[in-house]
Amino acid sequence: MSNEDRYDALFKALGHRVRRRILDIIKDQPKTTGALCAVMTDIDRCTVMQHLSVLEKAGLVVVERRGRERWNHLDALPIYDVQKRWIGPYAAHAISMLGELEALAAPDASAQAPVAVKNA
Amino acid sequence: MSNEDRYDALFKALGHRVRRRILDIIKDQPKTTGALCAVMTDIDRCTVMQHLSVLEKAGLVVVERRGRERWNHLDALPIYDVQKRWIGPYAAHAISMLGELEALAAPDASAQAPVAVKNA
DNA sequence: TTGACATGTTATAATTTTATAACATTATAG
DNA sequence: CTATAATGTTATAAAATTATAACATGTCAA
Repeated sequence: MSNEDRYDALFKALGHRVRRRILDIIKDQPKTTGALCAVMTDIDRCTVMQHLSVLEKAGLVVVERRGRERWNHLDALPIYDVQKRWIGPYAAHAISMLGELEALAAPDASAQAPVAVKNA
Repeated sequence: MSNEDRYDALFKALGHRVRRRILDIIKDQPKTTGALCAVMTDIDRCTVMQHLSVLEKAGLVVVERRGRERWNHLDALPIYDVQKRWIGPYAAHAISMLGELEALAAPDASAQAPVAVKNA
């Protein structure tokens, strides 16, 4: 699987609020599928399972099978990775653009601290 | 528009390799739609425009109209914002999990520097 | 003014995603 | 062993996305 494939899967997985909600729920401790559905009463169990499989394909959820239970664990490493390799550079680009705007707005204030970064 | 709406739009926009490619192309200097299509010969002009509108809705592309030309600028600020508020915390979570694994692997090495954070 | 260039709009087909329903499988408690 | 709890599978419908085609509009240059 190429990096592009991985980014497609990851961003697509993050691109639905129900899936982000699932990640939030299992962030601090894993949950069985049943426990997850018990919390998300507004969403059908099958739908939850489909979302879980999308998250699993993106590598964000790791499944541990215990008897008849399925424990869904968060694995945030793909998020860390995409931050490092993709998001981070773009965020840095945004900051440097802000810096250029600053420079344009106050061309002779070179001693001043970069306001945009300060607000980060 | 809520934050969830914004994240939906942003992650969805990033979830297609053609759109990420467009962002890469206009990252360092804006391009007209025509110039963009001239570079992406493998993709139909209409398709490129549809992708541009998805990027525009996500706030990643800002359009400057000059005569009959449409100049597409990158605005990476939404990426910076989502990194700060969403991606960053999850990436940090990943790192802290790595830290816990480290601790498990070497329980008595408490004086050692946290390797995972060092590599961040 | 007019022809051609750059872009925009509308329509449509194919594909993918999302949500549910109905039924199937597996494992545990009693 | 067997009823039931937990999960899985298959099927299907509705909605959204992606890719193209055909046609429309606006603008510049001669």
